[in-house]
Amino acid sequence: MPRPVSPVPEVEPTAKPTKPGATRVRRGQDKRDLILQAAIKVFARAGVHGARVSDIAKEAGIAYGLVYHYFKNKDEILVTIFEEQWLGFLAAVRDIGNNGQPLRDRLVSIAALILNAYRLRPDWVKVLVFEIQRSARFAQPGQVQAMRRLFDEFEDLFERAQVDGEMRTDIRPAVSATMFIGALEIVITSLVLETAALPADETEERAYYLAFANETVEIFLNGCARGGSTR
Amino acid sequence: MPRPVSPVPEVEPTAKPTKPGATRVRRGQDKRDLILQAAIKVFARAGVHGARVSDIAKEAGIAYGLVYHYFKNKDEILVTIFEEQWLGFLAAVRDIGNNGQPLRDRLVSIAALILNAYRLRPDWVKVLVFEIQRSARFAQPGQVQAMRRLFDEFEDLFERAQVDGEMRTDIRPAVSATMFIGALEIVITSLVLETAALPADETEERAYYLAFANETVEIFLNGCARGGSTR
Amino acid sequence: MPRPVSPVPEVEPTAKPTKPGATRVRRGQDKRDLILQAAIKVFARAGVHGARVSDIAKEAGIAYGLVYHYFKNKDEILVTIFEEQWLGFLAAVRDIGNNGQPLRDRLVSIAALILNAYRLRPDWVKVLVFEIQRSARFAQPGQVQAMRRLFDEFEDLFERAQVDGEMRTDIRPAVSATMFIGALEIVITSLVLETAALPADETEERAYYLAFANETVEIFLNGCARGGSTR
Amino acid sequence: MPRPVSPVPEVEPTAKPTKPGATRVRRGQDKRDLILQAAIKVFARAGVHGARVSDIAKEAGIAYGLVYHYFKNKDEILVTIFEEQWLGFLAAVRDIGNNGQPLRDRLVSIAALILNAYRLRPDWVKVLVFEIQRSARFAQPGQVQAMRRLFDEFEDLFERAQVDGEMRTDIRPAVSATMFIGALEIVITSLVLETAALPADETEERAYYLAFANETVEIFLNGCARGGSTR
DNA sequence: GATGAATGAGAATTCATTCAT
DNA sequence: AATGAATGAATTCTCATTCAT
Repeated sequence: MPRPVSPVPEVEPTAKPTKPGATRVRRGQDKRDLILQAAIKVFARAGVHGARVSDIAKEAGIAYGLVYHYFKNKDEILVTIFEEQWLGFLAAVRDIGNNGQPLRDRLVSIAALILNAYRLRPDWVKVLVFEIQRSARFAQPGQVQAMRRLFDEFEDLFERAQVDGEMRTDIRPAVSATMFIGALEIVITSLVLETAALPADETEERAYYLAFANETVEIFLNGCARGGSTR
Repeated sequence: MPRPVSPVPEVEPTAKPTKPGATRVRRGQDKRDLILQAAIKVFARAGVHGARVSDIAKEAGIAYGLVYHYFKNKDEILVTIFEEQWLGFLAAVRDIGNNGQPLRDRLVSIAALILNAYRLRPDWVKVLVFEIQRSARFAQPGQVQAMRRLFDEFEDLFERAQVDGEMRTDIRPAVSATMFIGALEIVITSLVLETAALPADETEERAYYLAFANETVEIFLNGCARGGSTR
Repeated sequence: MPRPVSPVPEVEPTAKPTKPGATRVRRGQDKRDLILQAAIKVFARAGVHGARVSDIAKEAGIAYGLVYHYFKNKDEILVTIFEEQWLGFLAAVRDIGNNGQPLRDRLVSIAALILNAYRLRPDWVKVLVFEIQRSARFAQPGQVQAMRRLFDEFEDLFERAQVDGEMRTDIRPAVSATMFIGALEIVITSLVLETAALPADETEERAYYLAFANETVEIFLNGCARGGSTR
Repeated sequence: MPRPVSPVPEVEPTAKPTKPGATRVRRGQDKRDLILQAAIKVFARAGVHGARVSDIAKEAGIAYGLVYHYFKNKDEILVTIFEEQWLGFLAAVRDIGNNGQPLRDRLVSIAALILNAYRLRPDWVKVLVFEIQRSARFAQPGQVQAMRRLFDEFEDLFERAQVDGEMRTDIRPAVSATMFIGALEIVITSLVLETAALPADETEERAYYLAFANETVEIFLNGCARGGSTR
């Protein structure tokens, strides 16, 4: 039922994803996506709570009645964003985890994936991090823990890494998974909270994020204690 | 203005902090605290947004009009909780940071402080972690910097640790601070999300949390990579 | 303008009044009837107020835009049902009233007409009884007088019966008309309210309704007082 | 739980039922009644469906938020009217039914009770007759059939009358109860639908209604057939 | 201090109706 | 004829906040 959309393309999104050949495309589906994109933008700006349905509609340039044509209510918009975007994100993480490269490279790739996602679609990431993760809506069994699945992903990854001799076996995968996710999340959080400090130049920006990713993984793998980098 | 209350006593809170019959003074102050405690409970249960003023009043066992006698409005309750509790928490962190013990011990103490806080006052921690940070995004500059101050605390701590030769100097304190806070936060998050898994016995529980704290700090200091623990 | 349709055929409605393959003419007319039949079903189930245009369309198996092709608006559907069905019903009553049989027989026939209508097309009757009368209060004069016309019908009938010496002359026809209509209406109401009690077997069912009709007329003619039946 | 209020006093309601001595009475209860009275007026005028909560508030001269202070929603207002008024009415009917007078007198009293109710509080009666009786809200089991209870009342009454030899025993009480209620209801209905025809003078008015009540009971007891009145 | 009645701005949601295709 | 996307007026209901008692 969820229609996973490649959530974080490495390339900038093209102006119009419209498939050529369909001159104007089906009237409706476009509007549905329009609403989702607008919702992400508004949720990021004002929070789910602070976002009025009419704000979303205005952002999308449509009558707000139409929102209810496509979604049962405001909550369902959030759920849809989750289903179609977060699940896609999880899949991307899993792919990287299975790509056969050395552990460090995989972790840097994942960190870079997330940081790039933020660079290219900050609204999208803000909503995932701030709204979906914390929303009571997702803390309930059934929809169950958006986060839970990400934890599982990393637990698997780290269990395999232990077996492969790439990780210490005296630390439980559950703990290291927690640690790694926490590191990534807080990086995002700190980015969101002090956007001003970012480099203006795009090339610098990429470098900035990549450095951040590398450094984070380095701590995770080798620790901060004196001598850690010498190993 | 903030009246820091020792936020995380090492001892269990006594059943009733108000000795009946004793100092009958400051009755209003009692009600004020009653409201704050009730608010923490309700905020933890339903979120700040989902909490109605009347819910808080009902929880406190008072008429809701009285809430406005002590607080200008609902928001001020949250701000007050923040000011009186979070600042107290920051102070506790700073004290530990300055207690002259080896870095590892200090970090374990801080981690244990937080985990114990959660063990003893889960509502309190939930509100601080989930609500204050969330609201930070939309709050006025001033409150916004709730997290900022904690970052600063750790940056200071880690800068001194580098000077003292206890930490690698090739990792910016800003990054390691981010990393450490993130680790702690996510630990809390994961605790909140799977309360069921906790040991029932209290002695075991303490041990459980302490192990978690130790392991987290171990990763932070020595990393997860194979051989990390041998240093 | 109204196109009276024999509202209460004595025979069961054939499964499909539209012979497939036969006269393919007037397809639009078919849809129009489809909508009316669907509307009756939905109005009976949910009331005019509770019925959404889209419910009617769904019941009819068409797009709801099409409803507006055949009817100006929702209200016109109800008016149409009234005009085409109620007027037909009035005509049927008048026919029976003029069929030259003894008063008692005519009244029993009319009562049986109504009860049979309910037996064969309960939805139809529910809408006429509950919805048309209810809406009468708020409709424009013209429709308002739905009931008025039925009253007139019976007043005429009873005036003639007085002239013919079949009825007491010390009771105003207006009163006895009121009485008789009320009796019939409440019979329907009570049927609607306790459908469960009905006999399952169809032969028994007919008998049940006929008995009800006879008994009602008997009261109307001879009263409930002791000795009434001996006359 | 329902607080039966004498529903149909034989005397005109005094201007203010306020108990003397309580200079201004409890602030709240007055408003609650005010809302109920306003609701009856508005429901009678526009129907439950056509009545907006804001109309009721305006009619009562209060802020409409207050309506929700006393009632969960619009529907509950209707239910309350039913519980507090209809049940009182049922009790009044039962009292008359048990007053030991001859059957005819009791029936005339009941008919007069209803007709007087309409004379004195037409809005009240309109709501009971048109809205409560027909409302889907009351057709559901649980709240169950407002009407059902009235039927039961009359079935009891007529069964006893048969035992006492005041009624024919060859007509089932269920049928005669149906008949009598139907007669009364339709009388009300016809009154509501042609208010214009009423006598302007109050003395005449009383006589008019009394005559109507007598005539209706006469039909019910002795029938309309020729010779019925001579018995 | 304490109560809870009273207020009303604000937001969500519904659904009849229009209209482009 | 047929479809269902699009519109937005209309209404209900919520709840923070004020205020009379």
